[in-house]
Amino acid sequence: MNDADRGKGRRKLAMEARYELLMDAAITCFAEKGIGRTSMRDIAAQAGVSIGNLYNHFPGRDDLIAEIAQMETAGLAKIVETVDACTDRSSAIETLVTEYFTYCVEPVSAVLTIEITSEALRNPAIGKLFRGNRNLLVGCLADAMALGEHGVARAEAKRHREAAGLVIDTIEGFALRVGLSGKQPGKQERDLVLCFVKSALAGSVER
Amino acid sequence: MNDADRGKGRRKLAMEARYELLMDAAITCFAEKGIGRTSMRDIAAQAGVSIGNLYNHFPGRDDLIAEIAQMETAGLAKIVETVDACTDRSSAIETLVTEYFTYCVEPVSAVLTIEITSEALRNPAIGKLFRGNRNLLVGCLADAMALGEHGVARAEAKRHREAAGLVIDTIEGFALRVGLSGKQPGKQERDLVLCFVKSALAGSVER
DNA sequence: GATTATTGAATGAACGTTCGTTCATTATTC
DNA sequence: GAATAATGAACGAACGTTCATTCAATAATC
Repeated sequence: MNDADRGKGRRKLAMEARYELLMDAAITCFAEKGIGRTSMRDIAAQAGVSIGNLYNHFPGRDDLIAEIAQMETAGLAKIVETVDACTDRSSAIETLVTEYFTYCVEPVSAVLTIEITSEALRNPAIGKLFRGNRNLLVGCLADAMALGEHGVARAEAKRHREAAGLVIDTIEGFALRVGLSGKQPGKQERDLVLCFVKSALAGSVER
Repeated sequence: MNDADRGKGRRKLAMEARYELLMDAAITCFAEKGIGRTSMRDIAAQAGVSIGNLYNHFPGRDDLIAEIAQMETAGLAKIVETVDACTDRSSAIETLVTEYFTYCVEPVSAVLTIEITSEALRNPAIGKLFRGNRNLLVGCLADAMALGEHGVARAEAKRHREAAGLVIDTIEGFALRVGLSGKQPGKQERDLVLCFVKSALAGSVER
């Protein structure tokens, strides 16, 4: 038995297992059909569960979507953690680019990113989450870029953030394209984007 | 009377005017609510026209969406034409970056781009159109990058296309972000992306 | 040019589905 | 047997689409 599960009782455990089951089913459906075209019945059917049961675990459709969008934050937080552990500029940047690319290029992530972006345009709660995630990444990269520099001037910090934003855009766009194309991404693709980003940063920020 | 309209008859003219009206209404709705959340009734209401009338001009919902996605091709073709007219490498690249950024950053284009991307994931016809548009741009930029070089080796041409793809990703991502933020894009933003792209190309292709 | 026949654009009620959600009922756990 | 998780029929609203009908614009006839 898992340590975290100790003293929870069969019932509570079953509830948590079902919650996971439903979340997985929802992600599968969203990735396969898109958020907009996935109905609550689709999700219940995918999980092999009744429609009413779905509503016992989630108050409604929007909450379910928000919950899934929330999961993205956890994935990004892990990347940020890894990058923050780097002590020199070059490896920090390389780690972020590689990790974030690997994350985005996963077909499920790729589809969900697009779907959530579209959802964020109209759903304020998801929009807020979305922007928060972005700021997390941009901040992380901007910090990485400042590593080894002592006393970063305000104007320079601003330029760092601007460039960081563009780097994130590049990684995302490229990863989505590769991830959605269906072909497995290899070392070649990772190197390509890394090389591109490093050149861009060398020219547009350093001097 | 317009030259193109001569000898068309009041009836035909009215038809064309209504077609435009309906297309505009659809674009407005898609941009405001998203493609997935826009119903045929929404579009008819926005145009101030009956629901039945909408079906006199478009066979169905999918055709209407395809027609709008098609419009994007026309916009891009104009950009490509302008770039192709450039005779030196630097101004060709600069023109493409600036023009494509200006195009993407328009809020309506920005929203539609995301919506159509999402739609393209599920709708094969739109997916094909989408990929065609992308190839058009990437090819145009790759050609621009090869300007002034005599006899481009195959391996180099491939690298040009790869880098061009990344540049398009960067422009799109950045433009979407600015366009959707609501704040007017200025010279500053255009210069930022142009500088970023030029540095990236200087490092990752020229070497 | 006046009269009549033909056309097809415009209308909106109605159709069959499907949607998100509710809730009385049944099954399971404690 | 009390508590609660699971069920699926039922609800009203909204969806894309169809279609009988109306009526101005055009063509044909005189």
